Amino acid sequence: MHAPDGDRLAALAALLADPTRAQMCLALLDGRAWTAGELARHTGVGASTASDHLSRLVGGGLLAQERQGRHRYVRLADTRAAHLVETLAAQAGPAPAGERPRSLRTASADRALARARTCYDHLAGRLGCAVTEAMTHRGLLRQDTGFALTDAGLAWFAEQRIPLPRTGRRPLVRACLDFTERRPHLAGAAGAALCRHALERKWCVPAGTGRALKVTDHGEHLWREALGIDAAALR
Amino acid sequence: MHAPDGDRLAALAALLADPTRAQMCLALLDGRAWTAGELARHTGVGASTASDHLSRLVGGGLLAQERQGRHRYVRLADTRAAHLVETLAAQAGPAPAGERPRSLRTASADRALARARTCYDHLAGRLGCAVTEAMTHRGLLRQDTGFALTDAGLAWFAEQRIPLPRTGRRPLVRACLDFTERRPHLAGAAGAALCRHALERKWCVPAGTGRALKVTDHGEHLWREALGIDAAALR
DNA sequence: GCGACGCTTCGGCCGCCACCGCACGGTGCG
DNA sequence: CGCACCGTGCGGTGGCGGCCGAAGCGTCGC
Repeated sequence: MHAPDGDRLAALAALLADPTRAQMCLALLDGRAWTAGELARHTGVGASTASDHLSRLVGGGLLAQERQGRHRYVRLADTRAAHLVETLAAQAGPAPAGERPRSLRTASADRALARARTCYDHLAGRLGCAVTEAMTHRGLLRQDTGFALTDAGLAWFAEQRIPLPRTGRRPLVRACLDFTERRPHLAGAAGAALCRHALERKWCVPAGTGRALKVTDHGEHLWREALGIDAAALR
Repeated sequence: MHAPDGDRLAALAALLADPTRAQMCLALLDGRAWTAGELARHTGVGASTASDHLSRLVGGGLLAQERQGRHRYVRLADTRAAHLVETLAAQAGPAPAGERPRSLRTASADRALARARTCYDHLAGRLGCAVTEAMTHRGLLRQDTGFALTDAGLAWFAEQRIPLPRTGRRPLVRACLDFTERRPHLAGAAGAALCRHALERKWCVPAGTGRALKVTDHGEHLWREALGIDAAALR
């Protein structure tokens, strides 16, 4: 006999306790919607197997799906689900260097990810941490007694013409532990707004098929102007 | 073939994907060290089964153990592990009312837990949320732009003679989503210090064998004096 | 020293589940 | 209309893991 709470916790954890499902959720951390076939090929399992996994993840509330024609698009259900995957992935940590198969391809992909990437809907990697660090250093973000924007920080967002949604249940600011840097970076609604702004204005652009980002030439100038970040030093 | 990160995430999730192990971790959220036998009885499995589960949890880094004589004491490894269990449990949520076996015993135990309890090492339940709410209302805690103590909040801790450790990698303040209230309450080093202070000064005392707390008569006066909290209204 | 007790190790059993191949229905395209 | 394609349902298979009971080991107390 088990306590109901234990059963529910176990059921939730079981969704991520399979390597294939875990890898699917990690792929979906890029914030986009993938088709079932894409995820099947990405994880290297048959279509029927992937379909089964996706049904379980959707049923468990971790994923949301939309059907369009003959495609089944699937994405992380909400920011809470994304936060959950992030938290567990951060705790699990990257595989020790010796364990992972090294090749020129994967090594350079890893370096690109460590440099700059999205984490669901906000900036991560060295770029994300540099942004967080710079905002803290300039008194826009307070980290010594928690993790919150200061009044100067609010003014900075207004100055940059980055709209901050004050509505909704989503917290404005949240700390997200960076996979590779092992330091917190800015998440929450403000982190998402900043990321969207940077992508729209082409301060950085997606690099490759995954979550990696690349700072553009004119973005390099703008990052320095806005926050004093030397993007070249991130390489 | 799976990405190493996916495998590691799955391995971590698998630790909590079993109802018995999940219930063990929930029990350990009270912050105390339990013996293997206590956990075996609590979860209703045989001693050998419990031993096996504990070995896996320790091996996975979620639990830490100390052997004393013929006893094996086990506790959550660190605040990160506790935070992980809390996060998953909050996301899993309480079982719908219809599903759980109702009895007078469990119903009154549930009410006691909802009123006031510890959450690993800080205050939770209606009491924990009331404390957080009161601190926010008094300008000691800022929740509108994140979750951080204000300068007035730091002064309040000093005034109350509650020592705040400024050392260590543990964040001073963290928001922890309350199981029952579905609102954030104060966690982190400051939350733990406040809880320790309240227990030492007998503002509240453990009630029963679990994590439930009870506000004492003289505590009722002190909560009002310190933060304007009407402890009687929590009942 | 001897029994009681707490925990662990070892087999063995059983059920669950991840996976595949195949057949089928539904959609889009020519 | 017919073909290509994406996704789903089903039966079967293999392996992993949760569970127990029994035997063994160390510790504590009398």
